Amino acid sequence: MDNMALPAHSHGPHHSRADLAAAAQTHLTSVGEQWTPLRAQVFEALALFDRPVSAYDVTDAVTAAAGRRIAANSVYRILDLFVANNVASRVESANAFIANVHPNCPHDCIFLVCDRCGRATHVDDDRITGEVRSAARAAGFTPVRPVIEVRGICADCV
Amino acid sequence: MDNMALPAHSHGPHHSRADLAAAAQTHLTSVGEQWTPLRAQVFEALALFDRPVSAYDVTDAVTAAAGRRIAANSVYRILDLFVANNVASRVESANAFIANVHPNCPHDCIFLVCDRCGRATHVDDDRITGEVRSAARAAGFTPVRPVIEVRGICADCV
DNA sequence: AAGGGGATGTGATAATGTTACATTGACCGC
DNA sequence: GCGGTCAATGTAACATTATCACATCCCCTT
Repeated sequence: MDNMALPAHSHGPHHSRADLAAAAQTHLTSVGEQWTPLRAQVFEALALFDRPVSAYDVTDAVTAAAGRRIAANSVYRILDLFVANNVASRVESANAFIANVHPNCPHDCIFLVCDRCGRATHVDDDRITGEVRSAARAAGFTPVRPVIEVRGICADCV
Repeated sequence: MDNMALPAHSHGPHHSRADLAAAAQTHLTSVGEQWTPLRAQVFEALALFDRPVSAYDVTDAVTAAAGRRIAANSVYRILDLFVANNVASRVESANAFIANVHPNCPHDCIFLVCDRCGRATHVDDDRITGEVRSAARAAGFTPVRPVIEVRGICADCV
């Protein structure tokens, strides 16, 4: 994700996989959440994938890394915590999760999900997401969480 | 859906629940698909709901209406056909389906999904969806199917 | 030591989605 | 009519995704 073509936006550094965990830890602890060994393992397992993965994929990876069985519901709890605190995202159209490349960034994310290779890239465009929120409000709707994803074919798979 | 506040767009009539099935039938047959008794029952069951419903909800409704057990996978097949032919939509963030109020309309849909009552309203805004597609292309991505949904609270539930 | 609270473990189960193959019925050429 | 073919549906099993209820553990405070 480090060297992918990024759209114009600048709201802070994106992180390499290596220091993503550190950034996530910093952010979680700064909002009063604990950074436990299991949470660290779940985050690292998630961040090792270069595409959105199911909670069960994460479960398997954590189980392998930990050398003991970790139950899916523990992983769900932790993934939900990550999503709630913006260090990971849920890709709704894939029932999958992905580590957030910039923890605590204030954007609504747009995910481009490749139907061929399964990888997802992440675009921030506040103008578009703002327009989506505005359109919702114009319809009398109070937006809370926009879900903006595009299924298609990525540049590598064309 | 008939009397909801609609954003500015005019691409043909929206349909009342009563004639939705007829419109769906017309459209499906016009593209060479059959309108079988089971497909009709699935569509009618789906259209009776005023919110996105799971395939299993539809299965139960069709089973009740038909007076015999209809298997979930038959319903999935038919719902997938409906979605592929644009007479129904899948609401990804809810793992649910909803009858399309305007069969064969060319728009990418924006769904506003209420977290309180579960109902969804449907907005068409080609400018916004076009911008989402453009943003994808600008990132080297070939968009096929934008998924644009907003979770939040509807006007009735505020 | 006792108790409280957050985090995790354990097991079961619910909800959603798919696969493989069998059967049915309509249509078509013979 | 007979047999072939194809789309639609039936049937059963199974896979994947998600949640629930309750037990345990550990740290912290009293």
